[in-house]
Amino acid sequence: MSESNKKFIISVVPLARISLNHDQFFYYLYPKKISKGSLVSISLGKRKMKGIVIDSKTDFKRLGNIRLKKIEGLIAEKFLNPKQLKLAEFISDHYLVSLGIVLKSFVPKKVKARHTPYAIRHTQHKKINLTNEQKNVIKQITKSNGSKFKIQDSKFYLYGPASSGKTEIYTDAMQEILKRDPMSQFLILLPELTLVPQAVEKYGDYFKKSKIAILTGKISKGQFYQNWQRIKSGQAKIIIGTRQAIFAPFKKLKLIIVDEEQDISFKQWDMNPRYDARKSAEELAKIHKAKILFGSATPSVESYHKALNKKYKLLKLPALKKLTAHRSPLTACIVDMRREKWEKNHSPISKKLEAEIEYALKYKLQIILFINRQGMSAFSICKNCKKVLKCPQCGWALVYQNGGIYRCLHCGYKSSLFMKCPYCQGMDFKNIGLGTQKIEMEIRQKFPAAKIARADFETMKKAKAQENLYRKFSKNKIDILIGTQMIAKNWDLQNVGLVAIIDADNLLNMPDFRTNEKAFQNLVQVSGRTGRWGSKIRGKIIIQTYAPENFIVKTAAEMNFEKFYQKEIEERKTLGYPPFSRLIKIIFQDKNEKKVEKEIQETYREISRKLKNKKNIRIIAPHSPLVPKVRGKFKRQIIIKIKAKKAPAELKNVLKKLSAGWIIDVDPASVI
DNA sequence: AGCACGCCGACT
DNA sequence: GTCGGCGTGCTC
Repeated sequence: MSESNKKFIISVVPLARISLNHDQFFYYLYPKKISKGSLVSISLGKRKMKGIVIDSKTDFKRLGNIRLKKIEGLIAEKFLNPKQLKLAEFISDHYLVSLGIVLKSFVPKKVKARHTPYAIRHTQHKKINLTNEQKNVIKQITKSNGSKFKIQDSKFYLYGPASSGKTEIYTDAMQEILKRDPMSQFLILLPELTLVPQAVEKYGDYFKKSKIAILTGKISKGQFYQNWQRIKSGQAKIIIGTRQAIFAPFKKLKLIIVDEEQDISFKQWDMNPRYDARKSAEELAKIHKAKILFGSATPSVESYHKALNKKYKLLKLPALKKLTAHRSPLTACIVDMRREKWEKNHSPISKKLEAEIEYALKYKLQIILFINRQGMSAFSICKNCKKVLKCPQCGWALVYQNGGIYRCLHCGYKSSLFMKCPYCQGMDFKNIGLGTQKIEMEIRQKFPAAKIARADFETMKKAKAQENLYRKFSKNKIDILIGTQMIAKNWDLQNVGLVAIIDADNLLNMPDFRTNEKAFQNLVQVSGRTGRWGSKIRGKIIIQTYAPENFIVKTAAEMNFEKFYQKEIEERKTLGYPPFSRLIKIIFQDKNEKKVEKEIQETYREISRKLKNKKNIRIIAPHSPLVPKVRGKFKRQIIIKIKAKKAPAELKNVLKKLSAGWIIDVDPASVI
């Protein structure tokens, strides 16, 4: 071969779904070497697409006589950096997603060179007055890593109640690290889009706006790419974003902050790659030798367990004295709704709550009524003894289904048509499920003069609806706000005098291992909408429930996370759920119900056979998920419980052979 | 994503 | 036998 027609063989990962059973690299020809991480255009079969270059070679034997195609174009050299490729490999391997789909998440939707100069606004740098506790925490976080990796210098969990000054710690730690190395970059991960504008505003008080870059799905594609480039060039130092921000091309990442760590939104569950941004961020920190700091007032059970077991350095922060010195600690008042019914009040609004609303309205204080209405998440209670119907096999709440039977959505248990209450033999049941509209009607009737607004999925569909509502509410243009979880999040409100949870029970009876945790977090979070930092108002909190003796309700009312945690961790241990196991959920779906059943049973037999001598793996038999039919497709699922740090290779190999149509969800957010 | 291929049922 | 409808799997 003469020098002039010497060709390079370029290994490329096409940005498409390739079966995990197949080699993820495809080989193309090009006259020159192309550096690793470059973005190229290729054709695969009949399709034109992009790909990421992994390697260039001059000789290649393995492929035999396959005719190699040419690379169609070199779009951008060194588009992704080697650290990004490492992270992609980790995600592909851990979450069992084809590498091409993972890399697709690393590539901005619109790759076009366009550069509008960023308007540089200098902001005055606010001075922070820190308490000794805060100073101590910052010292620990910013202490420079030794040459050897040590957990206590690298991974931190900052646990402190709302208004304990976590933001000040984040800010000061970043400033301290920047002072030492002005090229340092920081990633601030938030669970939800709606929290980003507030965060940008807050951090904008301390850092030049030109150094902040937002990375979320909401900003325009052009803006996203521009911010992406500013991160790649090192110009942007503070990167604030939702989970996808972990894919950014960091140049010199020094610290990752994962705020509101407990939030399950960090796990992408609805499409590939089904990754957890918290776990991936930990890997990202490892790759960059950066520090990582998780923060929350109500940590996830799994992370708190890790912190207590020295996998993270636990940093506890007391509530700021300013708030607590002249006030007793914030607790909620539990209202027993059984008694309410006994006293012939059939409204979903208790007498106590009605009186408190009246009081708040009189003193011009705002009111938030929280109602959790998760679609079909209804449960049933015995009309005689008022106990919740539970599955005799696994204890989750039974759900009423068409045809008059009660079903356990966890194990598939079905009641007979003539179901009897296990406690009192009663045969009359009430199916519970309240909606925001119903509450709105009630409230309008009871308080016709009040300005009332409703915030739920329906009313918040429009783009700016949530922002508008927030503005209206903070300007006191709304007296009573009725809403779902979406109003539970970090809204910083000064004039809220009353917060009420209309039906705590709805939170408590989802058939999932994380239900208790989520219920606790939700109750505490909603309660936190009153008594905010700097607010002069000592707000009241009311929790309405049919189960006032319930442990979750009681600990949440006391805002006692540690007490809640102690009991919950025992339960997880008994049932062998995370953190005492890893879970993998596999789902098969198809329009043909018979086919679904056949496929799931065959796969179940197959994986049971292949893994039968693995003592640390338990396979939960095929069953229907909470929503068994979606858009005409039937669904059945299998849960795999692994009692090991990592999924064994045998299991991975079995899962890699699953055909298209299967969904693999590693470390799922729920098992329902 | 789109196309080839192969399996199976219906009809010549 | 042969046509075609649909489902599965391959793509350097």
